[in-house]
Amino acid sequence: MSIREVAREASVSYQTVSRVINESANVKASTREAVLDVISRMGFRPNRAARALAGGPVQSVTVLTADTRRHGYAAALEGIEEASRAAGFAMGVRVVESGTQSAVRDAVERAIEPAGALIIIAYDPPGIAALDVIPPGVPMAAIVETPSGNEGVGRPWVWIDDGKSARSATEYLLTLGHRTVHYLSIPIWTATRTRAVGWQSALEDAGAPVPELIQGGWGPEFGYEIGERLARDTDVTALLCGNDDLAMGFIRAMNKAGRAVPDDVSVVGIDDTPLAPFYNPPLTTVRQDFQVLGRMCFAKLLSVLGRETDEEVPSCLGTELVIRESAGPPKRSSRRAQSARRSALANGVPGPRPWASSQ
Amino acid sequence: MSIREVAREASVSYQTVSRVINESANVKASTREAVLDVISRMGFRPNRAARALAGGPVQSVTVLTADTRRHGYAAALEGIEEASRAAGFAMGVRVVESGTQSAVRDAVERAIEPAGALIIIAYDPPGIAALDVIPPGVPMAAIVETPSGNEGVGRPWVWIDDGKSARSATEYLLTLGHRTVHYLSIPIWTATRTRAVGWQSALEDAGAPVPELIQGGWGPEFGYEIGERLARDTDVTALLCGNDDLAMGFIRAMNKAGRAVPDDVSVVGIDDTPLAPFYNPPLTTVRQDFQVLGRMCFAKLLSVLGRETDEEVPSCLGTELVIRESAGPPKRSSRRAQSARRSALANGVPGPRPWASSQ
DNA sequence: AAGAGTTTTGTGAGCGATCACAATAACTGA
DNA sequence: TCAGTTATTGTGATCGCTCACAAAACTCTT
Repeated sequence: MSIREVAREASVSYQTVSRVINESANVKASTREAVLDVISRMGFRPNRAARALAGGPVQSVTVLTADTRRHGYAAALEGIEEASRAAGFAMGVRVVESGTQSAVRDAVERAIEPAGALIIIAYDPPGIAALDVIPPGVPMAAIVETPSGNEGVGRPWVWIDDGKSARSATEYLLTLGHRTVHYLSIPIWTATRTRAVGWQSALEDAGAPVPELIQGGWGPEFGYEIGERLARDTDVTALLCGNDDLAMGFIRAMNKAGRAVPDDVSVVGIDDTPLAPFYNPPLTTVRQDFQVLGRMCFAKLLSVLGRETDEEVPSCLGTELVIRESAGPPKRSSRRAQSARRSALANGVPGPRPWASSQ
Repeated sequence: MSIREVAREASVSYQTVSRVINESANVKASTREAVLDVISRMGFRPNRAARALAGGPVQSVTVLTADTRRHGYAAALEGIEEASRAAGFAMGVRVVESGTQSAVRDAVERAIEPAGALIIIAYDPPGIAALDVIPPGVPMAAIVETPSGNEGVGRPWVWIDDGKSARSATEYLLTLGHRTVHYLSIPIWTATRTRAVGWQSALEDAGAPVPELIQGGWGPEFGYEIGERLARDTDVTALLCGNDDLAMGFIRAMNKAGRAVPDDVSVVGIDDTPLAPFYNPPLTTVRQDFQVLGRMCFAKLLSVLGRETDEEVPSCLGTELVIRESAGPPKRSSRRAQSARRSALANGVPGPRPWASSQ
């Protein structure tokens, strides 16, 4: 079914039908009504391919990303999908695995081709590289890490105020009475390592010593690995993790090593993943709503496309500390007491932590 | 840049170029070479919209699904994306939220429109309904629950042998010495409730009593809720959960109620999500590789499309029990001992489980 | 070496929409 | 009332590709 059939049915020219479906101003109200009526009666829907070919409005986006599974990415993707569906857009997904010039260039081209509009998730080298390769004129919006200064203003970018996340988590741990808080970070690629800065400045503001930043990765395995390394280090009584996965991996390693969370070490995550409330112990973390961020990003795209400009789309999304049970006051026990407890455990005393593997 | 420019450059007709890019047989080898050469030199890539409009091969799929975040869905999506990208396809995603006739019909239409080919994830009412609404002639493949009998043969369907998953998990728990194993299921919509059947038949084969099936949901909150309800029920010493989220939620509830896993209750999940090895305790579960399943599904689609028919694409994917620490032998303690321990805990005796919320 | 058959290549039309422009209809005001 | 505007509607060409078919260029035979 085409525009022409609708036109015939409504006794107008096909161009008039085109005008109606494109919301052109110069159509008499009565004609518009009639055409709209026929359209809905016939169940007509404009053909996307033909539209794209003829240079019309595209009504589809493809999301360029390096990942589809990790919390932030997946949640953002979900938000974008919801928003795009609500706006009648089709959504495509294209992942770029490598950040090399050619790979990124190719991915961008292939992403543009079927859609015309682009959303980029720029949390990693491939995404960041893609940002620089978008041909001018291509409608685009991006989810980025907090830009430094006001680099972000006027750009179709959205981000989460994760500097504040790190700061509020750090402050919370300090409030609990910890001397300082260590930081296990997610990978750092941009110059503006917002979370790290938030953590560090919170520490400095409180006059607390600033320990060396520990670089981790995205997944729980990194948290676990670092946890194994830090298990004997009684200096760290409070740890902020760059995300919840890291925190969970770390806690697991602690428990396996016979140290309790939060009794021996307090751990706070960032993100509030769906599983965080159900972890053992439930994770104290900072909620970052990537789903909303995704929706914001799509709204930005829409405004780039010249639609819905009536109200300004915000660029920065706030966060919220969620207090659960993985952080508490530091224990004021001497080293002596601690090591005694540990050796008891090692000797096979029927133990408190049933999941602390015996091997 | 169009097919015609390439044609001019290669001194052939545009149709010949079309033949080359569509791998038509009737092109002289030397001509093909020459055209291919020009194509790569000019960096030409056929326009998808034009192709679709003219009725050519589409080279894109859209995945119709009710969810993008839960483990099975997200992993399958990832697998499909990988495979489709490798084959040069663009991938779209369309979610259907409701299973009503009209919603499903609409979603199917909108999914077909931009792509021409469809993959359906039919793990829920919307997906299952979509399966019945595909217009004939539309290339399609689906990820489904294990079909009953040989309903699946000859159809472009792939599935995971989750009956075996449930069976092997149940057998494992029985081997550990449990009298029977309870089952907390994911939602059941199809007549062939494979996991339930696998569980039940394992029980029957072993001559163990078959407890009533407990219906849950998908997320950890259901596991938690059921866990709260079952915390006092010392009858259940072993629980199989329909997925890992359920298992984790359940374990959390157990721990909160002061019951230890696996000491008081053994829990086994199904899926092996990325977090399962890092849960407290690490989750014993059955690995189901949805990512591979996604790739299989795309391969099925390709064979429906008439490509790569050289080798048969398998329909059923096996699973593998992963033994970690959430299941163990039943404890042979009397009720008396158990309740004593519980009351000690309730009285605030410095306790073994630091995450068992005190409130 | 000419006719028949088989490859290989080329031409015209059309997919369903949009653009640019032309044509008509409906209002103005003097 | 009629030219002069402005609002509305219509026509042709085009986007980049693939169909269906026609034409040319090769094979073979006999």
